[in-house]
Amino acid sequence: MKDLNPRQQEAVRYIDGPLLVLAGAGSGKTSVITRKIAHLVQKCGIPANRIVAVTFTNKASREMKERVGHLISGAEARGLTVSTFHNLGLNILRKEHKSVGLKNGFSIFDDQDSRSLLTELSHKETAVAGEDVDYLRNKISQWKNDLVTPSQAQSHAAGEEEMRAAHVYSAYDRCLRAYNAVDFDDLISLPTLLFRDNEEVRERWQHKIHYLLVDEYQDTNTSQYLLVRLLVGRRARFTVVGDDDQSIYAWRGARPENLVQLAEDYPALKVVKLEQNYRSTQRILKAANAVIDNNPHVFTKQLWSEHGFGEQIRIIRCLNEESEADRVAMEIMHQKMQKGRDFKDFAVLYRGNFQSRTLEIKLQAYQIPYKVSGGTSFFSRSEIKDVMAYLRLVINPDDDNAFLRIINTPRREIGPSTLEKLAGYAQQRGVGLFAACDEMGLEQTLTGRPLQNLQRFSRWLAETTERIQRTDAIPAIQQMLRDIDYQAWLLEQAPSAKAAEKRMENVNQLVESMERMLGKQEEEDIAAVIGKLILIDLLEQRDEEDASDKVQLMTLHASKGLEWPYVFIMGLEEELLPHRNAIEEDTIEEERRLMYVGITRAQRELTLSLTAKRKQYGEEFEPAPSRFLDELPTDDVVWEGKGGEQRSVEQKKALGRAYMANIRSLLE
DNA sequence: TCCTTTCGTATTTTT
DNA sequence: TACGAAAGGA
Repeated sequence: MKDLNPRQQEAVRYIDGPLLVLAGAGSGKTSVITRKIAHLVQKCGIPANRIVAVTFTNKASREMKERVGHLISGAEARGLTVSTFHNLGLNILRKEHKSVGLKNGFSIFDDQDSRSLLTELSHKETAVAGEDVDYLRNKISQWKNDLVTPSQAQSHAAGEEEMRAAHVYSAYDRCLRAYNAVDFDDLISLPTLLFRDNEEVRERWQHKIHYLLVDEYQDTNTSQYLLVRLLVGRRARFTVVGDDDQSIYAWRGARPENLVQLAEDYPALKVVKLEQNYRSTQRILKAANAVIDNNPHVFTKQLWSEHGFGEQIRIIRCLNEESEADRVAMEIMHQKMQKGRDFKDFAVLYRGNFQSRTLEIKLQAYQIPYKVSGGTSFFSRSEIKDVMAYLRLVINPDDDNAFLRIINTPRREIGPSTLEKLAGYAQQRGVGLFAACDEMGLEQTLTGRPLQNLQRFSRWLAETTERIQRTDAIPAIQQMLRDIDYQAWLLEQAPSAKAAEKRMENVNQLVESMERMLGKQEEEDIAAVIGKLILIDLLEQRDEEDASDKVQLMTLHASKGLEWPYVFIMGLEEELLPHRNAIEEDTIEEERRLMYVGITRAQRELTLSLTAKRKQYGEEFEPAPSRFLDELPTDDVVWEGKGGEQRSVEQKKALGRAYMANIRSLLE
């Protein structure tokens, strides 16, 4: 406790009622949560298996587990739940699946699966061809987050577009249930609805959980908010930690006003503010405070720091996006050489992923090692999706989505017309596609080669399923991969032999991960392992192991929760930051919070850059400087470059020297 | 069935 | 500019 400040101690000690911790950026909120867990176990005598801590990301939950592990012994921590909202929802559904009409082994549709199902449905259900799938996906997600049922959506739909979406929503949900599947949103909304409507189940869970902690509370959506309320019940023993100024996911359904709502729903709510920042210089905090002051506030916060005042914030004007990237790359190289800074102490943040491209080219030119976060995740790789689809079908024979993905992967000479006939028959019989292959009646619809191919496949899959479930799962899965000769398929599909090898490696890694998870006692069941796998991104873990000396590149969104000594933010221009759509839709406040998040990532130095000209969609235009630059305190910023300035001779020489020095150091 | 052409569109994305 | 989807042709 000694190393906590008085406010933090108060937040840890207060356990008599509901508590809201308003934790400013860098104020040690994770410490408070982890200490509190230790305090609850060691000082308050609450058994660890009665404590639940909820986060939004796998990464945050891993970090929390690790830090709790340093504070209390393994024995004390036994049964402690630290998980993401979605994982918690999955665990609830797995135990209560019967009450929500799901069968054991239900599948989880990820975003891609949902989209492909919606694409199909929008063609079938609506007269308008090519209904905007993005729109549908968002709309349906919104409805689910707000706990709006398909029929409610239909009766409240405003306008024709929404009516159509409501129609697709209804068909989409019916499909999911027929496939014995849920989507990501269902992992939260189904348990919430279950608790809301089923007293027995609700009370059982309320009884189980003695204390609940929620991280990043400003990111909760309506359904998550209600889930928390239903889990804590009337005893209301919980701590939520959040910062309304760091709410940057409203566009995904997050409701930062849940922070305010909490005070209304729990009149006894105690509020503790953490305003001391342990991360940044005073100057950086002053700038951050100044920017965020332009937003209206329900809770006011003033971050302060005991660190020195620090360097001025630099704003660099560049000619165009290429010179901007070049300048940032050179700056990093220069500082590395001149001041002996490590590459890993730098981060470059930007609004949109596309901005990384120009920068990457320059970083490569200077041979600066870097790591781009974001991009395609492990589970969106086609080879992983394929193998997962096989496994999903093994666990859940009703998963038609998985069936369709793999029926011709690798090729089995089963084309669209055959599948259409099969689907028609399956629908008429009210069974899944896989089950339909086996029925005698199918011979009325299909004959000859197509029928034989289907039956051969279904027989093989039935045997494989049997092997995986009855015998040792891992060897059976490996056998399955050999049966379909997946390696050969990859060689045929991948652009090069090397790429194919890489993909096979990914597949092997997937199998290894399953083996490891099966080894842990908690998840003996292969079905449980496969379900859980979808929620975890294996790449993330791989990244963390690779803690080498690299400059970090990522979007402002992805930077939340992280920190670096030296931070660059690129593209401080109107229409980019704030983004054009945000200006149009008048969500400037969220953009400002994004800027605030970016500024508060920096520990020591902050450099902002903008361009005079930017090429976008092949056309050049002249962006205006971001309004957020005007909101910075003038005394604390220093402007460099006049907007149209070419690189000076001096800079070019310095650059050449730095480049040579780097080559030399690489050769050593 | 597969490959090419053409057209339209273009944030952020914890799970 | 650059990518994916849809349409058209071999």
